[in-house]
Amino acid sequence: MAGGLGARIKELRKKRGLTLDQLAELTGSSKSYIWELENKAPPRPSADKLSKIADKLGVTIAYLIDEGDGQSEEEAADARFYRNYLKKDVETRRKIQKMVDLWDDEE
Amino acid sequence: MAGGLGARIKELRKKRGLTLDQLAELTGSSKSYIWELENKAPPRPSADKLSKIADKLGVTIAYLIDEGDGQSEEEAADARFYRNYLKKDVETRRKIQKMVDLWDDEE
DNA sequence: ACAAAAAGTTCGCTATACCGAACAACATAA
DNA sequence: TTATGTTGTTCGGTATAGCGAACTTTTTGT
Repeated sequence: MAGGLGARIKELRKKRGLTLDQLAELTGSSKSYIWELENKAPPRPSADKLSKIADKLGVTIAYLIDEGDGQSEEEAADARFYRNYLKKDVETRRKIQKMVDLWDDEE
Repeated sequence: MAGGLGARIKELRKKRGLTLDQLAELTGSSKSYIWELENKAPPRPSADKLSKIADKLGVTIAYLIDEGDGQSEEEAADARFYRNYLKKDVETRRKIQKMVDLWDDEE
């Protein structure tokens, strides 16, 4: 059911506290198109657009397209983490990156 | 660049010993369109089509379109970071999550 | 060799993805 | 009140996704 796609995008966008304009800006789309994706009868967005949208919302394309039943609790936690991470400014993200990269050396 | 998507589809299709007609049939596409995807300059296939194609070829959409060419340096760094993060085991991820969640970057 | 079938290629057309810009609805404030 | 935003909605236009069918090239059989 493709209606689910719009509902999911809208739900995730609001959860993240983003406006249509903001998500549009983040994903290189127009806000009118984001609105259409959320509210109009199921279109067939390009993989390109949907990829960027899924990316910024911290979920996979598959989650948006399919019934969303593919995501486990763990994956949801990771997605939430990433969403949170993306909210931080560039310098903070760089610091986090370095920190996590250093984690590697110990294993 | 975007030729990568076509190249990957073609490579995988041949590896599976499928003809254009067969892959088209399997994915509900026309063989002319599959051919265009493989050989023409960068189109923007719908997530719907690409999902079916990826499915039948046994790979993810991300694998087919992932090549970081449309991304900024910054976005690529974030994506790389997240991929890296996902490779770690659950316990490590949980620790990182806590640390980043507690990171206070308000000013 | 010479068909006939299968694979790949090209082309014209229709439907729609996607945009920009105007518009409406709501708030906040002076 | 009037102004100044901030969000969401609608609409007309343009570019192109994706198809069917004709066409060309390669493969297969006899």
